[in-house]
Amino acid sequence: MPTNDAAPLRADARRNLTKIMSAARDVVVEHGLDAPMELVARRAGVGVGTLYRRFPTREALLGAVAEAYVADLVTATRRIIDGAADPWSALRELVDWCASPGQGALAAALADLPVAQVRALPAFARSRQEWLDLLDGLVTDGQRAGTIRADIGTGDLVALLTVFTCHPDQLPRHVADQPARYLHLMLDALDATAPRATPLPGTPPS
Amino acid sequence: MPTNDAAPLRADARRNLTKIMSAARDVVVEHGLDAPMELVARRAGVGVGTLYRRFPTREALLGAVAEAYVADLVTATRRIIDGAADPWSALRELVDWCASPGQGALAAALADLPVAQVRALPAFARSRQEWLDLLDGLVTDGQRAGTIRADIGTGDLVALLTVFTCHPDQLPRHVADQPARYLHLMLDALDATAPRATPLPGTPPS
DNA sequence: CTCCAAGCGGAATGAGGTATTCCGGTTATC
DNA sequence: GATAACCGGAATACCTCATTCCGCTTGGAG
Repeated sequence: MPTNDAAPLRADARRNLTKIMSAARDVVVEHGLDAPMELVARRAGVGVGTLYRRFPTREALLGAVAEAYVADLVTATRRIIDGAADPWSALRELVDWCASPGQGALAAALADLPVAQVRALPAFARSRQEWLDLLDGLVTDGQRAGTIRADIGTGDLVALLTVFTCHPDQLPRHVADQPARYLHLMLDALDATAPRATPLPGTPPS
Repeated sequence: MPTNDAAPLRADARRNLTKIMSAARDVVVEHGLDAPMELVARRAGVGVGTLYRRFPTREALLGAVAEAYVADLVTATRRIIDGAADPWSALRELVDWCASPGQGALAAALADLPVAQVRALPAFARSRQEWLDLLDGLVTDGQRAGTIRADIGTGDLVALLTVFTCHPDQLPRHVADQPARYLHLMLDALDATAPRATPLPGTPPS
């Protein structure tokens, strides 16, 4: 977000700033972090010049979007966890939220993909860690309660959310069309109450 | 594959052609269909000029790679299915094969992603259909035998294989590092003998 | 109502990246 | 030993963006 040291923005400028942030968010969720600036501009219904009057560079815009996005993610996740009866329902609700249209676990991608410039932003890093901690609590609680299988970790959850919800236009059509279907398949796989013929190979990350 | 109407290739040229095809395959599996030609050349240890003496355009090379790849995939899949005691072991072995290094279910990607030029190649289309038919038989048999859950389809299988094994460098690190881990998680989700609290949302594609 | 700084759209610029071509030097094969 | 095939890789031609620039608009203070 641009610093607001100086004079307040004119009404139309403030309006455009909102449109830009929201367009940028959508575009990034859909096309990934290297979507062209012009796509954002068109989506926001403004000229590229307008983008650059508010954000000096592409990275600045991405950074602002990322910060706002993770902050939202933390809020939503906390609300879900607090409102749920138990860890398993919380997990299910979280998954549904991530699968809802326009949501996309972008933060998950940001958490894993190499975008040094963004990850280095203090506000982003703080929120991101907060989110990971929330998930960590959720997974641990579920495992203690015996509803989430013991041999997976938070990193697995993040990886799965990322894989099924990020950048729909680079995913197989089926997955992009019904992320919820695949996320629920994943839920079935995480269910501790199912019998397992063989142990999971590899090690839980994070 | 270049037509061999004309004179046979010189020995060194034939050698290079092999290196090119294999390099191209690896590069495409790793970096996706839009990997630069020069990457292929370097990997093959030849100059770009050599690529172009054999393949008139990038598409021609990709087409040749795709045809060869799906053909291999069909062979491997058929071998696995024929050799396995039952559909479920076949599925497990197939998954392990796809997870093995350098394998990557490229064909799955090709099956789903829009690469018209390649999909239109008759030999490719034929092999691809053959592969889908094999999988279809596998899934159906498994479902009849009660080992593969009934509410998923071949398209789901293809989508999952694609998602976890294609283009490692665009995947979350954890997934790229241990595709087998995530594919086995998927196997657990496909297991018909596990109890399911809620039905899977959406519809099985294909 | 007037004025003008703050805004705006979008064409123009420039850098970076990659498919394809070209050519002087090699090397199988006869 | 001759020569048609081959090679490597520099040079060329495009194309895709990020970013800049500038003439036109407009919110809103006076």
